[in-house]
Amino acid sequence: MPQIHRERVLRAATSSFLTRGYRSSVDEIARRAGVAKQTVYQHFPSKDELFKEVARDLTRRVLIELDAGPRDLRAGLMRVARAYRKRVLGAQGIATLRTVLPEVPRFPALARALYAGGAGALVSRLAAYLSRAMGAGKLRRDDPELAAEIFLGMLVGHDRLKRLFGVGCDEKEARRTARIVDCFLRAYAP
Amino acid sequence: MPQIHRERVLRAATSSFLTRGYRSSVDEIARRAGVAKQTVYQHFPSKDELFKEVARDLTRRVLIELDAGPRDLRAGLMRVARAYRKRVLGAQGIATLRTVLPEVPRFPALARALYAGGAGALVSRLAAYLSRAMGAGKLRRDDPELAAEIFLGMLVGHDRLKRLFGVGCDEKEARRTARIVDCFLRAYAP
DNA sequence: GACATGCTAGACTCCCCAGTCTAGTTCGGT
DNA sequence: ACCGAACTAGACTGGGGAGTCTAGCATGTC
Repeated sequence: MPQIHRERVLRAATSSFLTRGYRSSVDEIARRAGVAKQTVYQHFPSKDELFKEVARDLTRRVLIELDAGPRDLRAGLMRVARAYRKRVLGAQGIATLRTVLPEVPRFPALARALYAGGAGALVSRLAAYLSRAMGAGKLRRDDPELAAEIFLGMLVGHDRLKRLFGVGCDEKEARRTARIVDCFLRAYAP
Repeated sequence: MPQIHRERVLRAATSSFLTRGYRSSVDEIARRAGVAKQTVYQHFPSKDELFKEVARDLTRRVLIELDAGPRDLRAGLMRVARAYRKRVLGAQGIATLRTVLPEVPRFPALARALYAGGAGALVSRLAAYLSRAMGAGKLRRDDPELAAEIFLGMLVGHDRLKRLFGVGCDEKEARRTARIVDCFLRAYAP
């Protein structure tokens, strides 16, 4: 009999951690998974390890396909912008931060790995993309890494803060995204 | 005999919540304050209320004086930028977010108030400041509120994310601030 | 001196939870 | 038919924490 229930437990744990943070009890996770508590411990040695596994899954989800973008720079950036905003500002992206951040001091090495595998990796790819655009004369030449971080910062920085505090955003999403991308393009016009 | 120990409790609770989050026990707070547990409950009806009080104090600290800035726009923005980065990216600013954010779902009304009294108020003031600069022809005319949010976003957005995950920033602070401010000025040049 | 108030030490109740243990069930492989 | 692996329900242990209670101490006021 193969290990059938690992996935069920992981899914239940994810949803539970996302709504109640590390507070979620193992009993509750087992109940949500429709599984005995003992089964949870058959697959994961401790609550901490289960949590880490969930956190790894969650932070990987902000990564975005970036290759084979359209020729047009603005169209390419718009595609990234829409995708990143959707992932990061969506209910799950916000809940992920609320869940993971308070545990950072307890798992410093894991936290650095989470950043590197998620947002950090995106910065690297985006920097490479911007660097090519700079080489092609479509953008002013400057540190591409900084440009990437500035772009992502203006794209979601303040909206993320608002949503983390439970404050909604009124403006229409599509329009806002476009205005920010145009703002970036003006700042880095050749 | 006046209520001497309220402040001691508040300070101890602040430092305790900042390091261990809501996990901190009332016993520990009392111990840190050098005070009996009962004294804590004489001043605050419950741990939740004590926590709320601490959260209110903490989030007020991101507000920045903005009036009577220098005539020169760039100098004025640099002043805001330095002050905001220092508050938001400093160890205490980061710890504040790690402490407060996970509790947002439990205290939604409080959370909105915290945002409004801290970062939200700053956005309003900054928008007014930028609006004046637009009127004086020093900046391109555009929605000042959006401009303020974009400015703050590019200023701290990605660096805050990094620090929240415990990832340090290598570049020299002063230089980075200046580059971001210049980037904003280019984007909003008349 | 009498009294109220702010405080102290520490015990105590009640509840929750991580992790373990027991005893039994289901099911696939051989 | 039998074994072993995955699973179940539920009891149990040990620890910790919120909030209460008691008994007493210190100090300022009348």
